[in-house]
Amino acid sequence: MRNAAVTEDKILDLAESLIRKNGYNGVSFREIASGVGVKSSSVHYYFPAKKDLGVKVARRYADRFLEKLGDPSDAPDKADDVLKLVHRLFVEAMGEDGRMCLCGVLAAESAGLPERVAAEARVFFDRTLCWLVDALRGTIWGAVKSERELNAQALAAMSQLEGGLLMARVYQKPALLKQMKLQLIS
Amino acid sequence: MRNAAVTEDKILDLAESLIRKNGYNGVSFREIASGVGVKSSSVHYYFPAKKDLGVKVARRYADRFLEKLGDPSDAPDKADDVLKLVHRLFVEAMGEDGRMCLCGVLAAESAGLPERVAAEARVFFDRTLCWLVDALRGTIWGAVKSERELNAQALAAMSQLEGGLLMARVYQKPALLKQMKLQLIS
DNA sequence: GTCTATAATTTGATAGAC
DNA sequence: GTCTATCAAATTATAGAC
Repeated sequence: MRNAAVTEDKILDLAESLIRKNGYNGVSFREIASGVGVKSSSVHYYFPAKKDLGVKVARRYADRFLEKLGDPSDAPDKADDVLKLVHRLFVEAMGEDGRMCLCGVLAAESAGLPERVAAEARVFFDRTLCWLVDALRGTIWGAVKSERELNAQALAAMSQLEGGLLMARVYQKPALLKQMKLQLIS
Repeated sequence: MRNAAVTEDKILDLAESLIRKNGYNGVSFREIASGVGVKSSSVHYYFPAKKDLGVKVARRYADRFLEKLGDPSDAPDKADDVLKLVHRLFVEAMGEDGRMCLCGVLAAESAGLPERVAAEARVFFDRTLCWLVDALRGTIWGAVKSERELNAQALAAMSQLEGGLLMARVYQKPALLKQMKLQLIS
């Protein structure tokens, strides 16, 4: 039982890492199995089909990210600090090696993905955008803004962060995202 | 000779479309051949290896995009209008069906791509960022800014646009990018 | 739970006829 | 230039022994 959980977690960890590096279609069960130290049939034992693995990896990623964000009601009072908080989390998620956001990669491939996997990526953005809107609404800046403006700000920030990851990745310079300035929409 | 050119162009067109939809690893020679109405060996006739096709598709995409941008010295005088110009081009490139920027997809997958293909995606960003910096430098806003600030502005705009494409794509709502506001860094 | 073995399909790529 | 034929390798996935 304990070993089972360990193997399953190892699979999820490596799958996430590889998908973030090569994309969903750039990863195979054999590659994952080999890295974990088992055979590919063992991966199928935990995840019957590849899409099952994809769904679980994405959901786990989103859960972890949202947990780190915490409760939106605990977010900073100043909108700038809310943006900084999310910015910092994206930088952390990127790591020193400039890995993409898992759901950013999936979003890029989404038209060619199994429906359930693409849906899971969408859920990540739904949840994160929702958190951002809630957090911004609670700030001094956001208190006087319409829902429409809050949504626009959240979307602009998310876009810039995901795009920043893309740039940092293509240039292999994590600093590009780190130094990027997030700004409130006037 | 004429037919040859036509077939080659058809291959490039469809390859670009499919890569933008499914990613580099989500496209096969057979799929391309089938769509064009030839056999996969004919695709190999024009492009010996897949990476040759990838390189050519990316280079053609970048050339076309830069040509549409025109000469940076012909860009608008106002920085806001420069941003609007690039924004409009990204919206056009996206199309009504919310396709990704080709080089945005390649950037997302880049760590798992043949080196030359990844390099070509980098060149697209190099050229576009360079154009943006040049165009901004020529504006009233940019005339008093440092190179560092011009670079930061160009990078922020590109990030937001690429990220905006990602969001528009995952939600299948091109309007998300269309309505997004690009702003000058204060 | 993990393995061996294998099926069924797909993929990138080549040889050679026309 | 395009085709048929084919290859070697890889891929997702399953059956069944241990």
